[in-house]
Amino acid sequence: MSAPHITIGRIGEHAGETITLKGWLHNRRSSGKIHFLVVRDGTGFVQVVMGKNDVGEEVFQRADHLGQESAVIITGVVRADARAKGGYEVVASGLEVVSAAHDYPITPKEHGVDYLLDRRHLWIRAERQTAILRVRHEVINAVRDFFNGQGFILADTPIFTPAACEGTTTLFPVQYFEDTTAYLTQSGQLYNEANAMALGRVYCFGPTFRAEKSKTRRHLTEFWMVEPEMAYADLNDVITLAEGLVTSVVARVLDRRAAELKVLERDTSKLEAVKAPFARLHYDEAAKILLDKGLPFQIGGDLGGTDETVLSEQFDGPVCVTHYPAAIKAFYMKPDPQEPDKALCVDVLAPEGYGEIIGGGQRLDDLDLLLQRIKEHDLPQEAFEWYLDLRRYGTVPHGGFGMGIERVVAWICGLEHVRETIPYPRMLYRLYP
RNA sequence: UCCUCGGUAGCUCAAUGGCAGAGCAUCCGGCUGUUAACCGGAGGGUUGCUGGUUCGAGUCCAGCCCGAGGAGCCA
Repeated sequence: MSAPHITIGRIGEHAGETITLKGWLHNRRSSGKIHFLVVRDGTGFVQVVMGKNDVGEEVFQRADHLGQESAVIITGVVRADARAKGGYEVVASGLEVVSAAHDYPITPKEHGVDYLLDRRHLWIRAERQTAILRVRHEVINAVRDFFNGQGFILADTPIFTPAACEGTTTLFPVQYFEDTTAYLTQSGQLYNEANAMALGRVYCFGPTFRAEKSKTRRHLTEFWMVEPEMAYADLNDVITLAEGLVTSVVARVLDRRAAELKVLERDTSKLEAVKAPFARLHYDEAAKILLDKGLPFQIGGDLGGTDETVLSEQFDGPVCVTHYPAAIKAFYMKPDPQEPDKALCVDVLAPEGYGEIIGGGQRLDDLDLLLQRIKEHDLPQEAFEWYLDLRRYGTVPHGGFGMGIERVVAWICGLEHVRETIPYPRMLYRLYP
């Protein structure tokens, strides 16, 4: 067992060599005097061929009774073989059983969603799940590299917050020592604005919490959001930044995670079509399209899930919907001077019916108007004094957006539900494992 | 919170109101190129819970519990 340890992900670099694999038994087939052991090690899956004559009676018998997910160390020769799934297989000469497993609950056949989610800590070992989680990793790194490359400073915002940032959405309260209630953040937005006034261009990237009783394929109660914010920026700058981010992330995953997308059977032609600039739709234009299609859309209202799907189907790539009615948007959105009943905001809708992945816009930078909005929204002014200071001391046009990582990953991977895009999804009725 | 669908073997699912079934998994046996391998055999059941109708309920009725999809809201 002195052969060098290699990972399955790089097995192609070792054709003809005697190597060691450290992993787990994923599946086993047998044909009397030859076993086919599918082994995984976290970097990939490979078939190990074990002939009775090559390893001897004792090892051969032991392999015949190994349960799924037994931890094994295999020694053997890497061989290119057209019959192997990844192009390579390992001809075994040795087997060490590190830990024998029995009755692994997730068998190679079908399982229901509830059953799998109850065993999420094991489900993540599946080939599909590891592919998704690698794509998530790539998306997150692509996001960070994009902002870092554009001169943005990572400035994290608090997760314990004293009050609602937007005042509308439901928050998770937590007891903060004896007599104070704190809330888990639902957005780093307001702090981001302060950070932008200090550092120019900033972003925060962390978990966010929403106590909405939403029960759909696009919702988690705990999800990760990246939020950039720029000083001296208008709506156009915000849209350009969003386009740059989305195209850069998609291109990066296509470039570096082709193998994972193949496992997921993703139609990559749809992703290759994602190029800037994106189509732009004024809210009024969007409303016209929906009404022309005969949808029961209320002018002045927000877009529903079906509305978003219909709109995104009109275009190949993502769509930017701008100028929503100010009345249905958050208090910090800046009204358009050209049409004061509309906000300088943008929602980016992903293609193929994946819906909103980005929401943002230009912020209200006028002190008096902001005070008025806080009153209109029935928010306690004293809680926002620090935020109002940003308008008292050197206020400038500024803006930014938030992008939900899980929705982006679900879209890029072509998934039915966001619950598979994070190792341990938190949902309305799921807090375990 | 509302609407729709569902809950039967470890898993995925069948079963006109009339003997509780199959495939996979497990165990035993067979097979030197299998790809969710295949072939033969065995074990495995409080049909989500409570009550009702009936000679007889997995099946019909009522209430409850749990889950899924969707709506609203949002990223």
